[in-house]
Amino acid sequence: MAKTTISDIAKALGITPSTVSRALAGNSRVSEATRMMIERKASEMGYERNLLASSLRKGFTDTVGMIVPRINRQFFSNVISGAEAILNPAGFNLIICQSHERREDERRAIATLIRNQVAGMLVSHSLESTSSESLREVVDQGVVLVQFDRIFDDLESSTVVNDNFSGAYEATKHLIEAGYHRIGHLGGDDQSNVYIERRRGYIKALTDAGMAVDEDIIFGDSITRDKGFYNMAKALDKGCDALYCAGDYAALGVMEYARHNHIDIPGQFGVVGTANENFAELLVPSLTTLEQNATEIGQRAAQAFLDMRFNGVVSNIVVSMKLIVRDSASRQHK
Amino acid sequence: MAKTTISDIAKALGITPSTVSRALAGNSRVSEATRMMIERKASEMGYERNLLASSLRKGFTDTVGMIVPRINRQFFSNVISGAEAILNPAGFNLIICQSHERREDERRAIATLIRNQVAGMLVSHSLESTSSESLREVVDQGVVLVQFDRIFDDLESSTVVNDNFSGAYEATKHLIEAGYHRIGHLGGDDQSNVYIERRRGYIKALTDAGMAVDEDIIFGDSITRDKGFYNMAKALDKGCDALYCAGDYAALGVMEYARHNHIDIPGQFGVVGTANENFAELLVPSLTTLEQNATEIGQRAAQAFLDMRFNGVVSNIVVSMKLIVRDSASRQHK
DNA sequence: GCAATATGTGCAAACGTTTGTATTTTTGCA
DNA sequence: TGCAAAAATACAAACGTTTGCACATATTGC
Repeated sequence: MAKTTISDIAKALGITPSTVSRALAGNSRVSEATRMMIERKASEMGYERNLLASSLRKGFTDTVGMIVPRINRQFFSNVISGAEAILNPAGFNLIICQSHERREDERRAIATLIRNQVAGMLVSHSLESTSSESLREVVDQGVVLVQFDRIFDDLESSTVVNDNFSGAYEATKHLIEAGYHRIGHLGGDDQSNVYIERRRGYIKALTDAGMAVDEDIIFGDSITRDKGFYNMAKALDKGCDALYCAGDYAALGVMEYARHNHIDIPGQFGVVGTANENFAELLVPSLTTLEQNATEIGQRAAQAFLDMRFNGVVSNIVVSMKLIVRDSASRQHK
Repeated sequence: MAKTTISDIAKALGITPSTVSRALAGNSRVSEATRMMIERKASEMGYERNLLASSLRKGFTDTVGMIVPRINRQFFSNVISGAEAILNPAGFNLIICQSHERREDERRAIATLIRNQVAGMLVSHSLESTSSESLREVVDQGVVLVQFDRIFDDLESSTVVNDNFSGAYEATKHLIEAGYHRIGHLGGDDQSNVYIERRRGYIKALTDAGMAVDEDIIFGDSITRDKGFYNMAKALDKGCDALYCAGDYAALGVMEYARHNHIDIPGQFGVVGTANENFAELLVPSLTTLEQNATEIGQRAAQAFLDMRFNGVVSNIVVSMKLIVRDSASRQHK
């Protein structure tokens, strides 16, 4: 019942722990014969290396921590899968923490991960965190940091972000080309790189098309379903006939308001969302939206970690977004 | 840059590491005065306890592992949140692994967690695992095991499951009461307690209502969206006018087939799903389904772990399901 | 005023590895 | 057969804690 240690194996074989250790580590100065012998004995005795002891001695672990706002968002759970796909084969494993968008939970997660001596952290910070303060702790402790999606740029870390600017540009352009005339924007708070960029892309698309930019129809609240519903009413008041939403949940709210008020989408009103949540294709009409390539972001972030960890190279990666054209913004041209 | 250790603190204060350790551990025979002094110095020097060393010495960790098929299922991510809500305040933290429904990934996850010396594991096994074999390893290693949702009953572990039997019974009864006459069943494989129970509940509801049970309209394939679509065609062939689906994705497939073929739901055909995935309320018509109370399951599983860990008590918990009545099975009675 | 008891600290070993250095064994070659 | 070089193995310290025990000092009871 007591777990087998390398000393147990050594004793059973009449050799020393160091030889066993080296044999099991693979690459070393131990004869093929004894290695075979040791390996057989090890599996026979049900040996599992004690990672605690190993890491303590080696001075680093094979664990990387990941902090995300919530794992039940399609985006984040796919990022996680992407990261795992790179990290596991590389011999690392992932411990995942949720910040629930709260600064306090985030701080706690960081402390936990540091105490666990993680080799690195992949983080997308909570919305409550408006400064890099708590993350600074991470780099101060010498832990490799990779930020993704939501980032602070005053930290020594690699970053992986979507090309939110171009994405939003395309999304807005799509609405323009579909013939909508007065296109509003539902954005998130203006502290975050993500929403700032999307807003910029939206504005650029309008100006490039020679259309006026009206601050009155740029809503910067937040991108929840409720806010979408609520702001749709206001947008209609101000004469909008389309909205580019910086999130699918907001777009969902918009569509619900439209249904309740018998406004035809896409006939009378056009909507484009962002994120391609799993429900987007299921709505009626199906929602045209921006795909964030979450899995790729996860993979890139993991790769960025490995690059920093082993080659000391810091990278800033931009992943392009893809417009998924469905029905919610495709009306006949007039 | 090098991390501060208790010895550094001790040296700085002219005392010994043991005193520092005791002071920081809180409960011990060290004077209030020195504790204050030590604590101040510790935070001043940015000390973070090295969990590796601590756990190695203590012989156990404050980590519990959780293995789920995939985290991007609403059900599982909510279970995770529920478990965290109990575990974190209790001083434990959670490391999450995905099996992707594959036996091999599951085995790897188990090995990883064991090597990490987790204090316990909360697991819902992959569909590929049809025997308790790999989980036996866990209890053999003396790791506390809690199984939830999908369980094997030949293991010494606590269990937390939904009351799938009663849930399916209610769901089927709902269809019967709505006036559907020939109600089929879309179930999962018959190896899993989950689907066996749901099927039993379905059958019991029919017999209690004096309705015939026809094996021809019980589909046991799997509960994916594709299978739902595919089996809906067969169900119609066999004259069904309703289906109780053991999963929402299957129900989704059913509804898509119906839409493509202009079959009115719920007018001509009734559907009830299971799981209350986030899209269920968004479908048109909205999907009547069984809520699994995932958060509660997570909490119960975590509590069961704590009970085993500290009191040695093994429990078998059943969590009731709740029928969420929406539109997909509510037609006028005739 | 002295033994008996609390109370607060220090010492040193232990947890299971890894790894630099020392030692032994094997090998190749004259 | 002998000897140096190479290969294989052993020794011992270290990673940062925790903890049983010993020790010193302070407190108490009589």
